[in-house]
Amino acid sequence: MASNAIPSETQRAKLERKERVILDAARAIFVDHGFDGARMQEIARRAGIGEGTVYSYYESKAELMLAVLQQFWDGLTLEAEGVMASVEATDLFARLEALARYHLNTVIVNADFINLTFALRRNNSEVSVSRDHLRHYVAVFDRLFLRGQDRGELRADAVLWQARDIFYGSLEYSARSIETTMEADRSTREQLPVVDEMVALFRAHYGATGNPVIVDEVGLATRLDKLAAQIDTLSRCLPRP
Amino acid sequence: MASNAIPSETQRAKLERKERVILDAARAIFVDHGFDGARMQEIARRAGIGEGTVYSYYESKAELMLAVLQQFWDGLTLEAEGVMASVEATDLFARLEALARYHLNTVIVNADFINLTFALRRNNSEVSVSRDHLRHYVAVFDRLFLRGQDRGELRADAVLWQARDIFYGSLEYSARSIETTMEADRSTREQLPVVDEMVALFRAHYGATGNPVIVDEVGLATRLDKLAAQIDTLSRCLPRP
Amino acid sequence: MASNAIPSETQRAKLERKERVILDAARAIFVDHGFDGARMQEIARRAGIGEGTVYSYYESKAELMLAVLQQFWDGLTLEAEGVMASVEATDLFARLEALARYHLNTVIVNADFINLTFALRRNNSEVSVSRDHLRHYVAVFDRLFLRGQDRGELRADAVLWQARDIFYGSLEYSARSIETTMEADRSTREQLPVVDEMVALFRAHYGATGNPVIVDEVGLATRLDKLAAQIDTLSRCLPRP
Amino acid sequence: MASNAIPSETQRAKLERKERVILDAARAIFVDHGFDGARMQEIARRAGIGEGTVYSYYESKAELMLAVLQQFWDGLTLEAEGVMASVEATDLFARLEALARYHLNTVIVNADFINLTFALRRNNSEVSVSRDHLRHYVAVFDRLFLRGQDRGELRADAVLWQARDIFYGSLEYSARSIETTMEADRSTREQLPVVDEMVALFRAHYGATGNPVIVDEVGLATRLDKLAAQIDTLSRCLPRP
DNA sequence: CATGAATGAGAGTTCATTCAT
DNA sequence: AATGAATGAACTCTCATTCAT
Repeated sequence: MASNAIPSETQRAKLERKERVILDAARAIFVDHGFDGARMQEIARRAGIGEGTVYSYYESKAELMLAVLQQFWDGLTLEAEGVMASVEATDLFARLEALARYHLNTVIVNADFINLTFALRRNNSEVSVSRDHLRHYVAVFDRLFLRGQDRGELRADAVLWQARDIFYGSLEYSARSIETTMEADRSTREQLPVVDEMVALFRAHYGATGNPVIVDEVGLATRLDKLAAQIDTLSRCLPRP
Repeated sequence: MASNAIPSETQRAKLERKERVILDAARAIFVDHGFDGARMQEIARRAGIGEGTVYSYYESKAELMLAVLQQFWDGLTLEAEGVMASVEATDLFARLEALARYHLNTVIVNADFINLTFALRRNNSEVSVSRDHLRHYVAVFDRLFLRGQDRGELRADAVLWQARDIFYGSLEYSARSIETTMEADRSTREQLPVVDEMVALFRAHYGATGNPVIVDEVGLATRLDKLAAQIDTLSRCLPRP
Repeated sequence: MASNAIPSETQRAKLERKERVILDAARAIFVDHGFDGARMQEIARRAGIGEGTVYSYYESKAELMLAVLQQFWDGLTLEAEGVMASVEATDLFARLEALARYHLNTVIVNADFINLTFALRRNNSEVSVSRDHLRHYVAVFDRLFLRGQDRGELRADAVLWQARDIFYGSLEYSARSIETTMEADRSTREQLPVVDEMVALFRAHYGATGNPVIVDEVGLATRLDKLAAQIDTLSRCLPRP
Repeated sequence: MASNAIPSETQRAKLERKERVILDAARAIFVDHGFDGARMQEIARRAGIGEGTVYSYYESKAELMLAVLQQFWDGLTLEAEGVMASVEATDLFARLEALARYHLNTVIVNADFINLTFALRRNNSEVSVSRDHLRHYVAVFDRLFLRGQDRGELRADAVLWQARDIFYGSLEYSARSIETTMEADRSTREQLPVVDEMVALFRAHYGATGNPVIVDEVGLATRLDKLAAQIDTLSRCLPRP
């Protein structure tokens, strides 16, 4: 029994480790060469195993790709949730900023892979479950947003998917731009302001206090008027030269 | 000579026509099957010419793809500029809305092809000039934006590339979402509001009257209050007339 | 037109010639190594063409095999019919002998290929139309047999398929035996007697004149005995001289 | 020692049992998929053992196939001899009929496997000992035939191998035809008459009474002579005209 | 110039066999 | 002794590219 139980544990660990090794290798090669461009032989070589061995873990190249995608997006979702959990502040916008920062960084780092995901032909019936992965991932944002509305931190009439499109869309596009720019001139722009801008935009546009501009504009105007009146008074008190 | 010159014109026209036919065929096949999935034979058949003939116009599959991309993005840019030219209103936001509407529609219709563009591996040294095409295309937005700043319609301190990322990013992401959603439930959401929201957001956030208030709002109020206090103090110290 | 017609003729001839070359090469390799054992590469090499070229003539290995089978059995049938046509004698048994001799020789020469035909797995849904080929081929015998019955050369109550089984079965089995024996000791037996035996057997067993003897033998004897008895009786009735 | 001897017996029995299990599994898989189509893994799975274990009993797939063939043909031979032993009648033709019936049935039931035997390429030096198996098997017929000649039941001048070819050849061919026919139209023909026909043919053609024509010809001639003598006597008794 | 038959390198995948456990 | 994960050579088939016509 012991001679059976311990090895089985060891073996299972081994298999799982090897599975991870294969997935890592596959991901690297897929990212480097795309789905069609990737050669199973190279994946196997990178994983340090024989060609045939890959096929005892994954029935085909397409299925391997699927597993890689699964792992990637699941990992992303988990990490994003982890980020949310680790933010101490309960303030919605602070949490939003954390999510944006995490997402932007992720998208920059994994740009190739994300492109790869979307490149998988919808027509290519073999590999295309990506939509589900994506849905899971963006659900992190959705929950944050909806809770924000529940708590009255966000306008009740804000439309979830519009906000979501703006949030992820802007960040992804930025990531692409940043990547492109960095290659040419790394110093030209920083990524940080993008997130700040994003959060500011959300605060201004979707924040419950509403379009703060209008409200405070009045306040400022009032104060300025008051100040002007004071100065006017003051100036009248001064001795004329 | 004349017997040579006239035919040569005809021939040139012929060549150009055939070139267009090839490009159209190629684009259709590339969109349907992706770069690797497309077969030169099918492209040739669709263009109604022999396989070898394609190679007398384009040296390789990669170069053909490049030409297709070129044509596509150039066409897009031209169309976008045409849209701009046809908008009678000089109002920035009206023009922005027209551009957004055109872009969203374009992105939805050509989703496959746009994905294809980004899917072309940067590493795959063969095909990857897409960045330039993209730059050209977004320049339409850039010009609109800069002119808006010149005219004072937009905040002078607005950052071009941030606005651009938000503009195109949101729209592209929306397009993707819309496409996904439409497949499942076409009635759930409409695409039009997306553009409206986008323009509203721009007007509020980047409009000339708008923005500085938000960022410095608190600081300014504080400073103004402080200033008012100083003046108050000062006024009290002054001898009454 | 001429520039089109003549080349097309040449081309067609070329294609047909190449097709024959491929079939011949394929047959040789299939016979040598069996269906699974045959390598397309070797077939191509033997045909003196590139690997890919084979696939522009036959969609797959299975289809190539099918074509080889088709050609083989069709050729056999044609040859057998040719043999029948060339026999001047109208005598059934002379014709039968010619067919038997042709068949035996064919079966010996093509033993490998015939085995190959029957070896194609019925389960292997890909290649297995052999039954039809076979039916066509044995129809030559069937026609001969039926005409023999029509002409009264063969017993009217002889069963076609029994005769056919005996005819082809014996010859095939003999061929196999002969082949086996020849390898070990070529001189031990001759193939000629087999055919003679076969024909003798048919003449005796199925021949119209042959058979009644056996069947009516008893009847004749009975009648003769009866006749003898009658004469005996008669003789006793006669007055002695 | 005792503790060693008894288990060793058990172990030997175990080994032999496992060997049988492997052979049975192998035969089933070989019949179902052919030699090349059979996978060692499936054979092992069907035998309920590990893949590697098969190789501790048989060095290679080819050798396993050989063993299966051996077992099959030996079994066939044994069964055929059993059938011969169980026939109470000492009459040659009754025994022949039993053998024919057994053989026909066997050939029908094991058609796939018999085809498989002949399909093993002679060139494929690995597996091809089938000839010996066959020789052993047909020896049952040979013994029967020779004893028949010894006893005077068969013509002394009949040629063994000719008779053998006719016997087995016809039956095998019939089996194939029956199989083919049955698939299409089971009712069209019965298998039983084949054996009857076979035996009748042997009795007529090879039976010692012989070429009945000749023998009875004598009988008839004798009777006719006798009759002639009687008539002659009679005629002499008649009054001369 | 246009053609499309020919090419062959290279792809994914299989499976008999081995060997560490 | 038994296992089955690992191996990699070898298979069939594809398709971008060439070139004789």
